Amino acid sequence: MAYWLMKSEPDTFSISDLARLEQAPWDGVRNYQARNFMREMRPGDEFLFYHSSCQPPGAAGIGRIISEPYPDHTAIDPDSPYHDPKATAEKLPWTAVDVAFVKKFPRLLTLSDMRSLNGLEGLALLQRGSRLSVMPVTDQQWQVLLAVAS
DNA sequence: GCCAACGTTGGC
DNA sequence: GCCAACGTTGGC
Repeated sequence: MAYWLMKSEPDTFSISDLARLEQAPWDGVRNYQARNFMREMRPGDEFLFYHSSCQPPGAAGIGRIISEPYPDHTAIDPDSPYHDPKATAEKLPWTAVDVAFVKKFPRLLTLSDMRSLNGLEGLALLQRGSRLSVMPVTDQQWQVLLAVAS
């Protein structure tokens, strides 16, 4: 079983939204590196649900991958905010997975908190200039994060 | 295939 | 609102 971190702007989709829905598609990823990580996801994998572009940014809880990766059809929906005019049903380069709610942390594990922890040096989130929205988390990094967040 | 210009991300 | 960093686009 693998671990991941995925970013979402809470104004658009937050950990509380996932808690209410219980499960939801994670779609709209339009970056090839992030997409490639999504294609490695398998049911049972868990991810940190990270709130970005908010004050303060940080990890809000945990979700679980509950499907195999599948084509992200929002890319060919002209009414979707994630519509990709270059994508077609025959050539659909983007990938989605279904996710389920696992838990919301008692308090946000902020980006600032994470920067102060030992053992997270390799985490892409903390790399200077990194904008990756889907990234792997190692077992060791997961243990460090969960020890503080739970 | 290079690279300048542009658009986006996302913390601050 | 600013801006650094990065990815993408498009002219050549």
